[in-house]
Amino acid sequence: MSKTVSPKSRASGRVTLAAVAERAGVASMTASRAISQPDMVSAALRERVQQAVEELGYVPNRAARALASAHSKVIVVLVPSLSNAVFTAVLAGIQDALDADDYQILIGNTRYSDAEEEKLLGIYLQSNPDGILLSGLSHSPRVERMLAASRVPIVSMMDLSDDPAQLTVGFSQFQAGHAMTRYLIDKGHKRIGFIGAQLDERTLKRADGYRQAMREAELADPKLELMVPDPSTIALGAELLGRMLAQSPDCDAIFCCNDDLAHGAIYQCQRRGIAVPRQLAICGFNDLPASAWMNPSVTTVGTPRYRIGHEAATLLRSVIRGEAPATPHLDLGFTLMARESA
Amino acid sequence: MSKTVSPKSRASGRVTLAAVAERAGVASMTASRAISQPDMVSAALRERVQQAVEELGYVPNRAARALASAHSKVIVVLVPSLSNAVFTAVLAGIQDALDADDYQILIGNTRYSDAEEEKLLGIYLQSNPDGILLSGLSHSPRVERMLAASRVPIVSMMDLSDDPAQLTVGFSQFQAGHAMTRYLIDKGHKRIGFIGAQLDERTLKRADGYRQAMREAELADPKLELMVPDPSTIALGAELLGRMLAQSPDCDAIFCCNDDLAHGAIYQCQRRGIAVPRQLAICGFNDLPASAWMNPSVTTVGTPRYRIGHEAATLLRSVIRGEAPATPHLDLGFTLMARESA
DNA sequence: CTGAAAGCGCTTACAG
DNA sequence: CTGAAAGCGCTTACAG
Repeated sequence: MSKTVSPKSRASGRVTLAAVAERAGVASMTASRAISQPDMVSAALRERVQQAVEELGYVPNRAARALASAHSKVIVVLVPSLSNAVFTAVLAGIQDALDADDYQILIGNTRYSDAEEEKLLGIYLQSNPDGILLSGLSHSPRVERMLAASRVPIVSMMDLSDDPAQLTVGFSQFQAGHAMTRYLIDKGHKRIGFIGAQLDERTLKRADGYRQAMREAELADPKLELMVPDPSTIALGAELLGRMLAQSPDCDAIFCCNDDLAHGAIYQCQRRGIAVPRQLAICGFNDLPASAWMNPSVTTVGTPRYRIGHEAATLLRSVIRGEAPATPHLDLGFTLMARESA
Repeated sequence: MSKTVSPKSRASGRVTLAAVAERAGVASMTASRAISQPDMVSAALRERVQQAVEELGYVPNRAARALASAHSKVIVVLVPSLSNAVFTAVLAGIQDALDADDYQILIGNTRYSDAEEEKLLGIYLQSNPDGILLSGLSHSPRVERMLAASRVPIVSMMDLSDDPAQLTVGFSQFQAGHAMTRYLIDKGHKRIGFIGAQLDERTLKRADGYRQAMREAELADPKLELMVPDPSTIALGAELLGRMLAQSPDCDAIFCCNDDLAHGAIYQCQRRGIAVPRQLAICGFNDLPASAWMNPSVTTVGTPRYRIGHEAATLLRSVIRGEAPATPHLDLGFTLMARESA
């Protein structure tokens, strides 16, 4: 019953750069250069090293590289949701922008929770990221402290700041909320309700835009607002439509803070026999694919989410390289999509 | 014009474990233990180290830990799409299952592309992951080679294999396709079309199930199949409805390989004045949220995507710990959701 | 263009 | 329960 003596070596058993170098008959630092800075090495050596890499099936150890070089080649992206098509489009833009470089993108889903954001950031900061892409402008004090202490370059997405010390890429959520409300007012609606869910930063700013436009038109009435913290879903939109009509039966238009709620509200109108837009106008926000296809098609605000991700990642990459940004705040705008539902 | 002499030290400037140890008056290996194996250290020391960590704002360097310990605490997840709600639900399940441990989840979006899968895997393997979660059973030979060479534990999601050497969590895509077709046949339909897009592994298996059911009922006809490699979207569903009706005008039911296509087909029917299901029955696959709310509500196949992610991650974690799996192939089943559209 | 040595910041046996 | 030393697999100045 003798115990197997475990080997003293802590080697992982994987092919190392040293093995590649030995096979190619060069020093390992030369092999390193042949791989990461091929131009600084003679063609013959480059060839030999490349061949050794293939023959041995060498896979570089990223942890070792990060430790030795102080460049992790990691970019952290924090989004509040992965089930929301808005943020998956943002991610697609980021991936496309970073595709060429061999960055490793660490995607964190904060689920609209400060606590989750703190936790994820704590874990991801251990990877010593070269840059961070954040959603939104407001974060918990702890997150702010962690970010400041890390000294990692940051670009914030979705909204625009007026703080010149920040970098932001997005559009004005406030202006967009204001513009949609103004559109409904111009159509002659007087009793325009606002339905908001999740109550994240962006929803609240759209609501602010709505309120301001209503005040300007002297149409403001707290009874026309319905705000709940639950996650936005089609089912919730259907439910909130009922609650809004119960709360303000004379409501003649409803501005839903996003398309999911608008879709649910419209489906519910169909079930109740309420004609949209004749009896009740309904509009949404974000222009999800279904909005153009539903019957009635949905009036909404088109948002440049793919471009936000793409431009934010491009900006972050240039900052990491030490370049000065052309502008700290890149406004990508929004588009009012007037369709059948309002 | 004298150049600044750069310091010889390559230290990152970040707070190190050594600094924490010094502050606490212990050796750094003791500090290490106090942090990662608190039980193996006296309460007094644990306290002192903890305090030093807080005072200094110590953030462990994950690269150093990975290099020294051979445990990266990284789990790689490869999904073919992030815009498909099916896979975001899978991811949610994975995240929930791995929440307690401090795993870092590396999410790779292969975009249904073998080349992209190879590229991502190549990059992610450099991080020496402790485990890999894959979507689907079929991969390119290169990917298979890379996976085999890496010797990293793997669990495959979405479908079931019959290879006892693999670990899979999902349900039979073939059976589900067969069951939905059988449902339509039992409803009395004779000319049942199949619309498939993307043509990924799962779509092809659903199509196989459809074909077999049609053959069994002696209803098979190649003219009833319409398969295109484009990504599934609502817009494509609308277009394919037209092409299917042009190709087989006597079609009395259409099985769409997923809900996006079904939604588009239904919206298009509404625009053309085709009554669903009276003139044409339409059904989908996956039971996306809108399917229960649309008018008509959509008959579809409910799939346990969240659970697939959750169970697959749980299984992978247990394998990483060296435990033997209860079963190599976990069948989570599917549910036929009979609604109004078919 | 190429290489010997040191070091990045941790953890692992091992000893006491 | 605690510690001195070695080592994980790379890259970085520096020298030639």
